[in-house]
Amino acid sequence: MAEKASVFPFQKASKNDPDLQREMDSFRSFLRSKTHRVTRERESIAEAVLLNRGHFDVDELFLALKGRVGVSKASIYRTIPILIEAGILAAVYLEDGHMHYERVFGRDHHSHLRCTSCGRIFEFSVPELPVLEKRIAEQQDFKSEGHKFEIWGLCAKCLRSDR
Amino acid sequence: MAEKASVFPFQKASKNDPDLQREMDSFRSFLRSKTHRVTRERESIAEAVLLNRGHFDVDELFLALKGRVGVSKASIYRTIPILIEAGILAAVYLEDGHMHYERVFGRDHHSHLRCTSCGRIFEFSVPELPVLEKRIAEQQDFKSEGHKFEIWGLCAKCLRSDR
DNA sequence: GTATCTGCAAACCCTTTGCAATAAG
DNA sequence: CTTATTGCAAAGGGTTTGCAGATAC
Repeated sequence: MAEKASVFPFQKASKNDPDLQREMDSFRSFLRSKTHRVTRERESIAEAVLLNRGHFDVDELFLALKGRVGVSKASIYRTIPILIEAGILAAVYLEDGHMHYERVFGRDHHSHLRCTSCGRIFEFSVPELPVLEKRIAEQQDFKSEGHKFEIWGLCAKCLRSDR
Repeated sequence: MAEKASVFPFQKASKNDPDLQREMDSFRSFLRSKTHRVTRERESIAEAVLLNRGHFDVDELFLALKGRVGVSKASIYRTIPILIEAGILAAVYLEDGHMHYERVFGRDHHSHLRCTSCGRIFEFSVPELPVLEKRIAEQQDFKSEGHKFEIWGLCAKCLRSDR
């Protein structure tokens, strides 16, 4: 169980996509605004992340970049906090011992369903959760900054094949 | 930030507590039922865990045991899965890179508030969550096995001292 | 030109494991 | 006695870091 889902989350590329161009420009502006340098490596990493539509870990990002430009893992690890600060990337804490990430799309907060058999992640959003977060924080005299809701179990596919 | 909370979660001991004795006995029975041996080390670890009222990690457990009997970390790591199997201990996945554990008290499911400044964990339970879990799983054609809800932010104490 | 960034390899931290000595049954 | 368990120290993964050379500005 828990072998990596075969669907590779990095797309081959539509580098001419105007949306991508716009987001890359905004990332470059972000870098300049922080007096960070706009390097080939940072651009490659950002592009790979922006073209991504799923969840991934550092290894997968590294492999995806290998085919493109070639960026060391050290640079990936050093760039990730910048991408998070830039609002492009979010850390996803899954219960398997190492970090996962996902591209941030707009402001929508979503939660995850994790299949304990194939490891795939599905997303959903529940409008009640932010409300719940606020209510509980108030009750407990806490200033909340965020929440996480995860459900694990068996996805439809694994349910069928598991017996 | 994130220095360890000073409240040490292991109590000095009330080894004569009849509840503790009963739970230790049941742990010993569990060991025998699995043809595992009842060793001094396993008893020490189980006792420390049973006397615990909060969340802890392996290091904290190791330090707590140092003063008592002295058990190697290897043995702690090897005993933890047994304690989990025995239903005494549960793994808690916090977003700080390593494993935490908590003693299991009965069947009550609870969630965590985590202070991002001092690292302390507070508990709460919301009856809505299991309902939500079921509802979402149904909607997504998923067989749910469990959920996790965590809120992070600043606890009352850190809110006051942080400014 | 100069300071930042990169790749490499070593260091780190938490966790797991091989092995010889020890102890439970 | 026999086999599981222990402690130690070494090995393993994922992540971070020091440093010399490369590169953005």
